[in-house]
Amino acid sequence: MRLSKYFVPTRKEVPAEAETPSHRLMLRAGMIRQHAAGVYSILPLGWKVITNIMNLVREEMDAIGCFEFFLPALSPSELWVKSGRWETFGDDMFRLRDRKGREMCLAPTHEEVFTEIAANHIQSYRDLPQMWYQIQTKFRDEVRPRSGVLRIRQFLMKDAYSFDCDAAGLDENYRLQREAYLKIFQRAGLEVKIVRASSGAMGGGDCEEFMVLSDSGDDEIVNCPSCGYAANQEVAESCAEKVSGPKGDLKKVHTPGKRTIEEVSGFLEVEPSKLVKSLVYIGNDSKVFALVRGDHQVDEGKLEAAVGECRPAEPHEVKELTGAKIGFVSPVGIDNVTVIADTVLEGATGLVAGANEDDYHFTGVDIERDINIDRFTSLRAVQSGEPCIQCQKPLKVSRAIEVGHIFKLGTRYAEALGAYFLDENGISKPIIMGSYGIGIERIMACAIETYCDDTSMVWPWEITPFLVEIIPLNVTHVQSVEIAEDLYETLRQKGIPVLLDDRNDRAGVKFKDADLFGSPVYVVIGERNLKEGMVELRLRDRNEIEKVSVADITSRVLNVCEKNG
RNA sequence: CGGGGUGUAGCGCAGCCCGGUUAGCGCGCAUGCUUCGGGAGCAUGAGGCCGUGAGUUCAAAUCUCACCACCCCGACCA
Repeated sequence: MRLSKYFVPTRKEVPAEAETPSHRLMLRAGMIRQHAAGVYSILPLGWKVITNIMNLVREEMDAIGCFEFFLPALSPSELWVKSGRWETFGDDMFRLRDRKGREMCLAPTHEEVFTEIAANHIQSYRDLPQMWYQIQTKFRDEVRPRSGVLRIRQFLMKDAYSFDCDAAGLDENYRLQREAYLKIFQRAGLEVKIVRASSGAMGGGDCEEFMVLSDSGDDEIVNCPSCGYAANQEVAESCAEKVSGPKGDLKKVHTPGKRTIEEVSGFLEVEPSKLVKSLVYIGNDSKVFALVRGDHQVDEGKLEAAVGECRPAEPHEVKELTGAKIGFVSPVGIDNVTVIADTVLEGATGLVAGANEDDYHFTGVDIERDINIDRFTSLRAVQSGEPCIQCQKPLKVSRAIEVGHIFKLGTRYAEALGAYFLDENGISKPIIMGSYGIGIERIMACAIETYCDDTSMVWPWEITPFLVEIIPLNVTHVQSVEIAEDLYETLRQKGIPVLLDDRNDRAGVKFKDADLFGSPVYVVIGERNLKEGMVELRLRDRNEIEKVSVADITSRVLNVCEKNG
């Protein structure tokens, strides 16, 4: 590609709002432009990266016998009503009506559509197993799109689905996908952690997420450097220490104006860990007290897993329920509520909790004696340093970006949409399914996040838009141009993606732009080195610069490309 | 939806508190000369319904109200 003819609108500055490194760099490098919240155009340079990622994904999917489809983004409501997700997707789904008033949506995912095809065409165990995939645009009306392309409302997803007769078949296809995912991410230059996760809106059984550690991520994962335990915070567990104060009688004490854990703890001279944090949530048909240790946080994902959908109560609702303001409440002496307590509180005594009267707390609270607990379960957000549930060594909590997610769906969609087959004995059974997703744009963003600094990036070899950038510093210098053109033509004929900066610009401009384009190899052709018959070869991913004679440069570059490509 | 913030030239921002000439600055763009190994210098020039709509006022980018959009922090997902 000749840069003088190409369309890459680079920028010196980007809006202050763009904070995430990948977002800033993609804007500066002229790879994306925004139209609305979470809606972006991908420009030619960015599209090359996306295309490379898609092809890489295709190769690995094809290699495990997964067949590529292309399904519609538009989808009739009936399908989703059958699966129950017309309801459960709620406001996350983009909905519309056609001219006849028929309800449709822009598909947020494609379980229903693929399952319908399976239902219509798979009849016998002889037709199974199958694995199908597509790369399609998905639409999700995210509550909060953010961080450039990391969380958007229209995005590309590779979604694959497996169809099997039995659990063993599902396990095998799940394993194949899992292995393929590891190859894909490795080839894309990403270091991923596989973590246990919750299946959320997809429904179904086991699932794992593929996470890239990054401060720009909006997931939290817990992992153990010693034994390899790894889980999303929403399902992570740890062995936090049980804490009890001295046993004693329940006593009401005056705590004027002391509402927060810190205030009460300071005022009564009791460590925060010996306080009970009581949070009130409103569920669909119940009021819920969630209890954790004073120095812990409730993880709402875990809470919802325990009690179903719920939201924090408004102050007036807390007042109606307990008679006290937030800060002075607890389930002590309160009936008709569900009380869920974190496991670490099991058997604890000598604690401090709200007295359900403004400006008063109880001391000497004995969890099991004084509170009618419905269930102990893991409710707390795991904190760095807590002992691992498997090996007791300290855990680490990190931010991460989810780039892939694989599920064992089971028979939920097959049953809802009538995807049954006849087994060897002529008995009708639902097809057992799995579902496997990869976020295409997220791979691009993660690669940048991994290999960038403030002003530049270096693409991993397999997804780079251009492998080699040739930079003749002065295009009015005849010899420079001749060498550059020569090398450019040779590389092009060898099929190497090469970018030639043939613009009549100053060296500084060319270098700055090149650093944004992110090619892992530069060939810099300048008069200074040419006087000695040399040009400069930069291997950016290795941070190496070498001088190579004009005579050798072509073979040297070909050699480098061969070794890495 | 809750909390915080922003909307002024293609891009990045100042001006707004405390209303008052022709609305500024930097980048970019156009033309010319000089420069030429890390976003050059000088000169000249083009480019604005000051987010939208109401209101207050002799007078509104500036004050008031409403709306819209976008960003950031919290609950969802690839």
